[in-house]
Amino acid sequence: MKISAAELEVLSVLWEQPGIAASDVHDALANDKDWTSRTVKTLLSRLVEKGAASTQEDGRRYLYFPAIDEESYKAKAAGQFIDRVFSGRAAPLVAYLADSRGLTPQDIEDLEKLLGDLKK
Amino acid sequence: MKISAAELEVLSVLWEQPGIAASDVHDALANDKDWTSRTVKTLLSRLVEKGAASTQEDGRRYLYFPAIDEESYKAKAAGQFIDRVFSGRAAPLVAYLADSRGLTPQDIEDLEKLLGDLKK
DNA sequence: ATGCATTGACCACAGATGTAGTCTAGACAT
DNA sequence: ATGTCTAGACTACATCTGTGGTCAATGCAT
Repeated sequence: MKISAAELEVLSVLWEQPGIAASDVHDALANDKDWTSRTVKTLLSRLVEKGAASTQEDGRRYLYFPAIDEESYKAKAAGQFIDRVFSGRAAPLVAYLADSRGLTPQDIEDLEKLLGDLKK
Repeated sequence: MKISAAELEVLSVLWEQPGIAASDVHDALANDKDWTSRTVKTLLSRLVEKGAASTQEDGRRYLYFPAIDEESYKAKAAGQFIDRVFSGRAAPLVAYLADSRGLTPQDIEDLEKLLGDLKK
């Protein structure tokens, strides 16, 4: 169930707009990615192969749906990343972020709220 | 400067014990990784090729040193990960972590302290 | 009705990655 | 001094990834 960076871009489009056609995925990515429609279709196929997306026939074409849940995917990815790079400790990660890119005041506020909730 | 997961394991050993021989790296990883010494040597070579490690001759063998800084590597990796998976927002990442693996009380305390410092 | 544009199926291909094997020269034990 | 063990150099190879091409079928515009 390993999803590559390029595949994740495509999957993210499906999370935002479940049930769209390949060409619409291509359009949705046109701003960020200079991919041809074939490249997008290959990535969609690979997502389907991997079980991360599913299709539904719609006449001559397919509509694509995400087949894995966004929340749980991201939670797992975050856990794996932290294990891989930060030996499983979350706090150092946030410290690095603060250092390297500066958390926005919004981030800080969000985090404080989150921590407040967690303590209960 | 892309470092793969396997290479990072090896590089981490160099961060902990700079200046050790290939066989010592192999030993250091023996608990976690079922790699042969040749595999470890390949990974070390690739790190050297990539400029992430350097060598120093020591008689018939080499001693290996990290050539990139741990702090800055991790900070950059964290930034890239957040961009890739969380559209650049750090707070949601922490929220996912809290959800999926439960931050330890220690984590929460660390984070609160960190946020306190950041606000100044 | 007929040629064109679009779609999915299948194919390509180089570079990265995980995981090693072989070969050779020197260090060491006996 | 001779066979053995070790270290590095070079080689291998299947898979994954990024990126895209070819082709045949089919729906749509005229």
